[in-house]
Amino acid sequence: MSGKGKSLELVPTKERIARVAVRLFSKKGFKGTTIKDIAGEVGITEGAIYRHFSSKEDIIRYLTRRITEELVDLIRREVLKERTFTGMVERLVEVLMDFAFKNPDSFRYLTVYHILREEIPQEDLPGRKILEIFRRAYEKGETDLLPEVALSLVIGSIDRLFILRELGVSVAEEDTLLREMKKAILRAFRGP
Amino acid sequence: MSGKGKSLELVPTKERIARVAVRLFSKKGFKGTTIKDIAGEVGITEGAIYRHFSSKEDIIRYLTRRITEELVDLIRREVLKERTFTGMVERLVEVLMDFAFKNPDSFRYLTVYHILREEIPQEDLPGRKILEIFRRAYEKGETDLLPEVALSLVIGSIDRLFILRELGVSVAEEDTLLREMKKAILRAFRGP
Amino acid sequence: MSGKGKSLELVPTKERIARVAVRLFSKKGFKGTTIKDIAGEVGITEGAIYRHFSSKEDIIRYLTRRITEELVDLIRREVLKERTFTGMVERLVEVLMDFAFKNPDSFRYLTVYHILREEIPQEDLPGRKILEIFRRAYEKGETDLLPEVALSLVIGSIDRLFILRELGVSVAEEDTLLREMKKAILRAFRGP
Amino acid sequence: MSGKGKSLELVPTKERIARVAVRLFSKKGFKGTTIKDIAGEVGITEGAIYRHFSSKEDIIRYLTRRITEELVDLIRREVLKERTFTGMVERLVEVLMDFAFKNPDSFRYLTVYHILREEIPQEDLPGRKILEIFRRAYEKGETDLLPEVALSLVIGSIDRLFILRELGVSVAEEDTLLREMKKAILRAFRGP
DNA sequence: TATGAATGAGCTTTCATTCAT
DNA sequence: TATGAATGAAAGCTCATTCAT
Repeated sequence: MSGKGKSLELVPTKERIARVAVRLFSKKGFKGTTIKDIAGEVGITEGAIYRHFSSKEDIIRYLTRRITEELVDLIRREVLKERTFTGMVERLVEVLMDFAFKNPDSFRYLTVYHILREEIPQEDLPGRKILEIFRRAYEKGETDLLPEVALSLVIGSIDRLFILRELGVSVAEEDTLLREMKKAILRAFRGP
Repeated sequence: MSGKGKSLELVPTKERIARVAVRLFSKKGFKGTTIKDIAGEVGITEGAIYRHFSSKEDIIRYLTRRITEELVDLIRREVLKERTFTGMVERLVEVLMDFAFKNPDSFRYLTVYHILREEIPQEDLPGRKILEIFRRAYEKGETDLLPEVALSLVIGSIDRLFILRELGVSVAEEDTLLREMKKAILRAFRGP
Repeated sequence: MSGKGKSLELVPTKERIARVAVRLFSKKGFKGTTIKDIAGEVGITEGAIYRHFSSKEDIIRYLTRRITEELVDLIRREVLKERTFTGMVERLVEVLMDFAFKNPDSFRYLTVYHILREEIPQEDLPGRKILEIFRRAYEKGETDLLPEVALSLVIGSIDRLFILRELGVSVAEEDTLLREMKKAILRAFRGP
Repeated sequence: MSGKGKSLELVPTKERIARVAVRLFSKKGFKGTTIKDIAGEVGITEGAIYRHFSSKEDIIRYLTRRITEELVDLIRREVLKERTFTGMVERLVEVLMDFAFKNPDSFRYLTVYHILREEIPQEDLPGRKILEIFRRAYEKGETDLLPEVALSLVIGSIDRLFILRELGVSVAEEDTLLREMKKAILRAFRGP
């Protein structure tokens, strides 16, 4: 009855709502996405949403926590284990881009969240975690890039690349993009 | 009442609406900003807005065209005149960051527009202009960075830096940020 | 709660909206009737209207089609089956006046629609159907009245009689009015 | 400088407003016509209207009184002087149709006024005057048509004919229409 | 007289949320 | 769990009217 990924109908409704919501929020913003929009794409009625989430705000909180945790976990598991700083940067780009290729909506969601939300609990967001990495490296003299510049460089570049990709501006293969982005970013981190 | 003075009261209402609108749109998004919000901050009633703009959509069109033209003009005048590719990249970062320091709302507005708008007449946006620069350089062998990666690197990094700045994550001086960002980006463009 | 009874509460909301709307539109015009007016008389809130009709325009379209179809059907079934032209005119007056006595609001609605709407899909309106009857009779020599004069005579007279009735100018019994109107109109159609 | 009807610019603004207003009111109704509509077609701004009329209501009152007086005067001068009842009916049709041919907007205006206005000072309207004629004739036995039926027949038929004419349904010449309408109506009044 | 900016009330419509079924 | 009708607040927009110039 369960197995791995049977038919779409077996995905629980709450999960289907979450998937649709993250896509719509990431494309149209929070106010730009209505409960009706979400319900419509899920294939249920508006009222049904409230069986799974107590409010629109609740959906946003749920998604933000979930995406953040997933990404922070990834960084913790995949990036922090690296020995060298260069290794960490390389792995960071790989992890972020891999995440973005697999979950473009979730990746975009975080950007939209950063830009549009007025009150952001910064400590919990992935950016904070990454900033810490760069801060420590900066203090230890492993890089001469200002931590916030380093963070902007990595997150901003990748983020924008995926926007361009969705706009159809970039049509390159996934592995090409990964290789090229890694090349550019690693050079920026390399000393003068 | 006071000749050709430049006191704040003499700024025409349409311009005051535009300034408030660009700030609010860039912070709360298009749907997240109401006509009432705008009117309230300008100090007029909602109805008065409609003497100057025919609709909310009209305000958005006006702002987009205006900001785009200003930035495209700047790039045309300041960046394209450079002789070397490195000179162009350097000047590009300077021009963009200078624009962003002076017009943070307008700069953010463009990002928000990119992310939230569904139908974008891409040709007209500044990014398009910059992409062309990178494309030509790539074809001439002046850089080995994929054009879309180069564009993402420059625009994305700067864009994100200003988001971090507004979130209070970065508190460095303007000229420090400019110098550091230029350093990082120029390195990325330098050959291997 | 009470089986298939026909108590007023069991009339579906959409139908209740339609009935109120046809009355208000026919008395105060389209712009003169507000959604709030309609909702208020139905006993629901303005927003509830939009669960049943997508817009005010949608209500107007719905009513126009419905009333038109009913009247055209009536004419088709009751008038066209008559053998003689005189019989058709007589039956036409009966059918129209009977319809107007029973559905004064619907009858008035059509008049208001004729007068106030700018773009009318004429083919669909009952008048068109009647005009055809008169045209054919005119061509066959069954009457010497110009088709448009004949149509004006029948529709215009009846229409105006009902306006006078609602203004309180005419207080005669229904069957008196029917008899007298029939007498007048039939004479007009009779040869010289 | 004055003479009889020089250039259009010499028509006083108040008169130009009145002419535009009667046309718009007669086509779009009272609520459906805005001060801006009127001002726009006159070629002045909204504020300027208020130099000539104290309110929209004032324009309506002015037009109603003016059109009514003109028509009542016409009836008094042209119809009541006839010796025979048949002569009066004939002259009435002539006068009404001539008025409608020359002032289609004013003629329509009265219809719209009858239908849409909630409070009508009936005594003053032309219909009242005509009804009196038919009442007296009915009492004297000069016609066997019920006064309200007679009134509906004359006013309603002519009214509708002009609506059809504006809708493009009738394309006959003016004198043809007059002759045919007179023929039809006179027959209706003729005894059995 | 006329303009044009502004007001304030009211319009149509949207939308998050509730609730009886 | 889900539906669908309804609410009520707020959105975008319109419009008669006012007023300084």
